[in-house]
Amino acid sequence: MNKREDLYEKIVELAVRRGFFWQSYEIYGGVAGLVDLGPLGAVLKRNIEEKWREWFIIRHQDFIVEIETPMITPRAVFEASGHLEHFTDPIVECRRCGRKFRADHLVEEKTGTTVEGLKPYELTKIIKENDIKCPICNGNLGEVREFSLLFQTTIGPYSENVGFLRPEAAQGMFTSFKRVYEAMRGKLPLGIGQIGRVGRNEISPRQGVIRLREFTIMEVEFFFDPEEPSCPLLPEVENDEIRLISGDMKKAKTKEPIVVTVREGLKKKLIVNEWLAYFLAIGQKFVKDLGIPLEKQVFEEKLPYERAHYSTQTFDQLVKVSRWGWIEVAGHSYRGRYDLSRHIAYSRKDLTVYRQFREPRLVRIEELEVDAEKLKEFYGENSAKILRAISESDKNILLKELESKGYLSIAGFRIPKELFKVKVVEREMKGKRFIPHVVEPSYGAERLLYATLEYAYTIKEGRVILKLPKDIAPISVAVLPLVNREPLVNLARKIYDNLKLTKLRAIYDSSGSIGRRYARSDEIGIPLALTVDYRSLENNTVTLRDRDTWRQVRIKIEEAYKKIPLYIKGELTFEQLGTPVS
RNA sequence: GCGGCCGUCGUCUAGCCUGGAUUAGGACGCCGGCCUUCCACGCCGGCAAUCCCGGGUUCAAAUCCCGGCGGCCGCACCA
Repeated sequence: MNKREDLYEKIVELAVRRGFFWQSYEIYGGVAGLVDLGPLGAVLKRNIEEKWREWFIIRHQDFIVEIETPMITPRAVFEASGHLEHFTDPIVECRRCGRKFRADHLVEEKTGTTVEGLKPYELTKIIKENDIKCPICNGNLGEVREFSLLFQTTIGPYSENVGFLRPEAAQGMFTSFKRVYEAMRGKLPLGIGQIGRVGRNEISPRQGVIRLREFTIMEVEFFFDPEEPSCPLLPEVENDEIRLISGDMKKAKTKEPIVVTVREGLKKKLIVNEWLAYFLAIGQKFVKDLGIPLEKQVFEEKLPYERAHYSTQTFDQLVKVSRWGWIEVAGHSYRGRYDLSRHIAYSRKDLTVYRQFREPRLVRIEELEVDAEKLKEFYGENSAKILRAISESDKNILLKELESKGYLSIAGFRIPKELFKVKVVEREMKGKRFIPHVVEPSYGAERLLYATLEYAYTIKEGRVILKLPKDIAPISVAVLPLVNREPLVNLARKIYDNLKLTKLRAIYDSSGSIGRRYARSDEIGIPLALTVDYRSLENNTVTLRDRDTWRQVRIKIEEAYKKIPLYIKGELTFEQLGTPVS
């Protein structure tokens, strides 16, 4: 056990003892991958969320908005999103030694054929036919089972209606995209953000708060016109330096990141999209505001086989922590048109958006035309019904279906493609419909919470000081009578009551010596200690003590109510609070 | 899930190997009181552990055995 590992243990110990977080349901033995946030942890997390809002929502509020959608999600959504298919692994267990293997990997290895998309019973059959044994102990293998990382439940009293807990918040933003788009009066680009809980039924979560079965995601789905992919805000960040490990560098086993400006990263085609690059820059500022320096952050591109099924480029935003090295606190994905186009195909709803051209353009388009005469011939009196159904449907979707299947199932009939004609015509178009592309920055709140604590954790003269950023610290000020005695106590209580009215989070502490109370307050990261002493009674002043330097200034009580909130927001320096105490 | 190590007051730990004299001890913490004019002061008193849960062996189990749950490490897994 080296020093670095100790740091994790010390933080967990502090977290449990002082009320940041601990294992859930521990009186029943606990459950791996579930944690409770205590009184301090809950506020700390809220402050981190609020900081995220500042960076991602509030500064872009004219085109990025926040919504809330449910955790419980019907099956159809995850069929469309691909999660049911891709979030599942076929697992087979050895009957002798109990070891578990990926059934598809095993079969592919032994037979040399690809078995992608095969059902569990098909894989079981192949294993039996080829007499595939346990690669470790050569024992017989059992039935292939699906292991899904999705938590499953039923919606309502009928067990047929299967629902899942979302493993990411994104799908709620895609399925309600059209509503938000309309509410935002049909403008692109449009960002839809959400902070919400998600569930992933991890096989073996360890690493405490780092890998959870239920956690909070903070993400933005940012929709834009792929023909207008440039980011007008780029100049604000284009000279920011980011530390980056590209896919090519990873293939070449380079572990040291290169430092490039955002502009260079785009120019060298390391980053495929300007918005993606923009959010990398915003993201590192956000994480820096939590007290994690830039040199402890890095963006690592995921290789194709490491990427999620929906992504064409993904950067993990990594932060260095003591015990596990670089951990992922965010994924920045270019999801392209994948999600919306899947939802269009599966729901048959039009989720495209319309953009008017400045000048009308001549565009060659394919048009679907029905042979009404033949339709009448084949379907008789049903043809009217069919025609109506066709005219009510989106022609482009029908055209796609016709092309892929060779027929159209509509109004309860199966219409062969011979009854349709596809005409290519030139048309003057005033605009076009298209599927927006999506860039997604997605943060894990609990991991950020842990990393924030770790970077705040310092030891001074043998005492723990949590140097949390002032606006992130769960409690802003501690009010302390120098000694636990009247009339100091009375005045201190009055000041405490008044501070609460300023909506600051404050505590009052009179137990033990003043030194002990300073130490207690440092340990949970309270940036300021306000001490009422005997001079306070004479001239209505108090001392303020800085957590990090232990320096003190003296300030008029009335001014303290105004200046302390400003100091917490970072608008005043400590020295500006009052006159130094020698 | 597999293998290794581990699980005692809120926290850190002594005791476990070599079952019984410990009412399961200590330190820190916390609470109350005294003291105290600025960095975990001191004193007094108190709170706090059916020794993770369940079963077994035994006259007797924190201690030995089995199972479960949980933690850490390694393997696998991590869209």
